[in-house]
Amino acid sequence: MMPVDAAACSARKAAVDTFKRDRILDAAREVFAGQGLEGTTVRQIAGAAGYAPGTLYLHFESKEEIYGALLEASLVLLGRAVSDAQGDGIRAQFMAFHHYYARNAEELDLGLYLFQGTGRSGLTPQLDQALNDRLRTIVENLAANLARETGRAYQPAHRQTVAAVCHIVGCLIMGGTGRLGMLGYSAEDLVADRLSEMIR
Amino acid sequence: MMPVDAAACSARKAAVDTFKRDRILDAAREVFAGQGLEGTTVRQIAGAAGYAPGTLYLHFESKEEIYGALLEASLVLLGRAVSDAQGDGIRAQFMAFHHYYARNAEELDLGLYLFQGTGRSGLTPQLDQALNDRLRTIVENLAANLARETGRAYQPAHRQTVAAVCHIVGCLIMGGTGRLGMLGYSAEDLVADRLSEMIR
Amino acid sequence: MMPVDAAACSARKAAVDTFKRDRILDAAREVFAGQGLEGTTVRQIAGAAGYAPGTLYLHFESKEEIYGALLEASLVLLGRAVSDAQGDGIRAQFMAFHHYYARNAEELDLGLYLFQGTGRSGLTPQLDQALNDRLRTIVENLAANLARETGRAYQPAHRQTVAAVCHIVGCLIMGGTGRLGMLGYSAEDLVADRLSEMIR
Amino acid sequence: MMPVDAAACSARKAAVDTFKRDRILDAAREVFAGQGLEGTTVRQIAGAAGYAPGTLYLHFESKEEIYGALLEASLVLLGRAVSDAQGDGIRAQFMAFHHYYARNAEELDLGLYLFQGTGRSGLTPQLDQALNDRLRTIVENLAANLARETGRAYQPAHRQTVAAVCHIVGCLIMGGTGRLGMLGYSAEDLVADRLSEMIR
DNA sequence: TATGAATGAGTCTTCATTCAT
DNA sequence: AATGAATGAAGACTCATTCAT
Repeated sequence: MMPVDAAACSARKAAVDTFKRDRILDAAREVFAGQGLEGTTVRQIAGAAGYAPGTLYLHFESKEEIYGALLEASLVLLGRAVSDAQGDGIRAQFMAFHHYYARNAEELDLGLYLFQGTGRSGLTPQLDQALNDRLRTIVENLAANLARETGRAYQPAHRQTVAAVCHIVGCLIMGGTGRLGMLGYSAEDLVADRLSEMIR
Repeated sequence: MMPVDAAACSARKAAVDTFKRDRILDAAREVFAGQGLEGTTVRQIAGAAGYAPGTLYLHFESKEEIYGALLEASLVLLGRAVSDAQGDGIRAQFMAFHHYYARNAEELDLGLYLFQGTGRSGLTPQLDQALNDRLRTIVENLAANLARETGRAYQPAHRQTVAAVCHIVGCLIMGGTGRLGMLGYSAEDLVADRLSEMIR
Repeated sequence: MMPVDAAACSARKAAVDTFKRDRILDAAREVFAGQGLEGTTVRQIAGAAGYAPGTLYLHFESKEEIYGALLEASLVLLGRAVSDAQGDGIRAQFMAFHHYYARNAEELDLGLYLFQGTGRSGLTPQLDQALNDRLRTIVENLAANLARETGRAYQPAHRQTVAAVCHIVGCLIMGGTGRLGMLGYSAEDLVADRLSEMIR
Repeated sequence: MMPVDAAACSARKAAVDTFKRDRILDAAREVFAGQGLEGTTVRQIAGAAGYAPGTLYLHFESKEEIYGALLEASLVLLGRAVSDAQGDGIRAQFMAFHHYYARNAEELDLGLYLFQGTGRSGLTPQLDQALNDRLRTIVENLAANLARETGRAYQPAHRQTVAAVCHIVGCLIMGGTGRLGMLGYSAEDLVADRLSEMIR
């Protein structure tokens, strides 16, 4: 018998676990994109992941936890999308923020759903914390870049960044529900307006 | 025998009906505020209204129709709140818009829910039309006032108005879900910033 | 004050009552013809009769009683239809029987529904008796005519009559459910065949 | 590790599934016999099958599908009953048809219910087709035998067969609802009469 | 680890019937 | 005699979750 390195073994085990979790999350994202948030069942996610329904509960405690993990993954991708646009200037970064959600509308829904109304949801405090951190980081990077690029102080740049994020979110929501189209505008245009004003 | 005025009688009947409808809507609003939109059941609404479940269907065709009526009432009140602020200038009107939803967060949820995702919902086309009209009217009034007060052309004023509305909605959502607080701002402040910039 | 004849008065009252009952039954028949037996609601019947739902219960104890009364009226009309064909010979009478139900399919449904399966239904024994008597009378008249016209003894004529009635009912049902059409026949033809054989 | 035969495994699985489906159908049949077709609830069927209500929907898409499956099984058994009587001549076959339904009255109800009135019902077109085919086959076999045994041409034999089937159905219904007994006959006797006439 | 059959509470909705007016 | 608003039990069906294998 070979000597067994317990640490390496459990690390491998954890890696496999992560891999499977991610496979499930991929499946969930895919199903969401097709079915919308409501109307997606655990069975469908399991099916898309190549698992039986019960198996999901070996990896997640509940459907809500899947949602939470998905939202976290979503924020990671959002952060990456924004970072990747870095070379093209702050304006491009904000537009990347916008485009990320414009292309993945259901991930915005996910956020709204989980932080729903007065805040009740299956979100654990830890997850909530993690989510906040991710968002905070994204915002801080944007703010730092905005400050650097425009020569402003960090403080006001940060405030402007947050305002811009709110603006983008508002435009996306008003656009996604058709209210913007009905008024004759597109989310994209109104976001562009705003950024021009902000960056000058 | 007293002379019977059929017209007066049926008018009275209609009034009573409206009264009851409103009582149900009040109950629904109340339950929403407590339970969130999802997770509110017909039974709960009926109970809160002092009715048996079946009775609701004497006044509304479906749960979705209740939601629709609620949203419509909400838009009426919103419009009124904005109009009532008229004397105090355009800035006050925009702030009234913001405060209305800041005070009635679940009504914003309602709008988001009903116009959800890709737009599927029990909303009849007529109701959808009516809702759009209400919103359009509110926006147009704001735009006209903004144009008048700042001496701008109507067209750009309209565009700015819509952008401001999006901004407010975005701030409300980011604020309502706690993301804004965590970043150290309040929706109110960011909205105020924006209005200052827009009106100069 | 005029002298009041109590008997005449109550007779008049009874007549009015009968009149109203019949109005309701007419309405019910009409609704059935349009909606089928299932899917007809008390509310619809009341509406068609120009009454409020509650009013029906002043005239009938239950929906089932309405059905029962309707079935009885149906048998009266059936009997009349058969009698009215009397001049044209026994064959015409049997065809009248067939045509009556061919034209009023829902009245056959009614009979099947009320005597459903193992016989559970809201039928009171009295009504059941009355219904039986009506049917018996119709059969006896047919039998007597058949005997007279063909010179057979009453006994075998009676038996043949009942068999013919069964045949007609069978053809109507197989026809009404589309099974006959699918096999390439019509109820009318098969009934005609049978009558030709029976009467020669 | 034992070698696993995937085909055998899935075959076994299918067999188990069929077994369970049949268990449910048995339960449904049993409940029907007791409660009548209307007034039988999914909950009752599930209970009789030893299942929770939701479990039925693992095997059937809807209540109507259960009815459809039941009717199909019924037609299979009917066909078998008729075939098994083959050795004893065409008369015995027709009597077998009659006896099958005489013994399983609720299965006739089932057919009548599913093809009810104007034909609306949850029956899928495929199932409707399958049902028609079964019935058609039974009739054709009877017709062929009748033709062979009596030396008649197939065409008129087929017509007579269909007429006889109608007759049997009519007798069963008039008998099953007690109308025949009240007139002093039994379905069996009248069917026998008819067959004697037809076969000579 | 994975399964997937089974659960059963819970959903919206219908409708015959009642009863205060 | 008539109303019609209100009832509430019952219906079919869904789906997140569990647990024996």
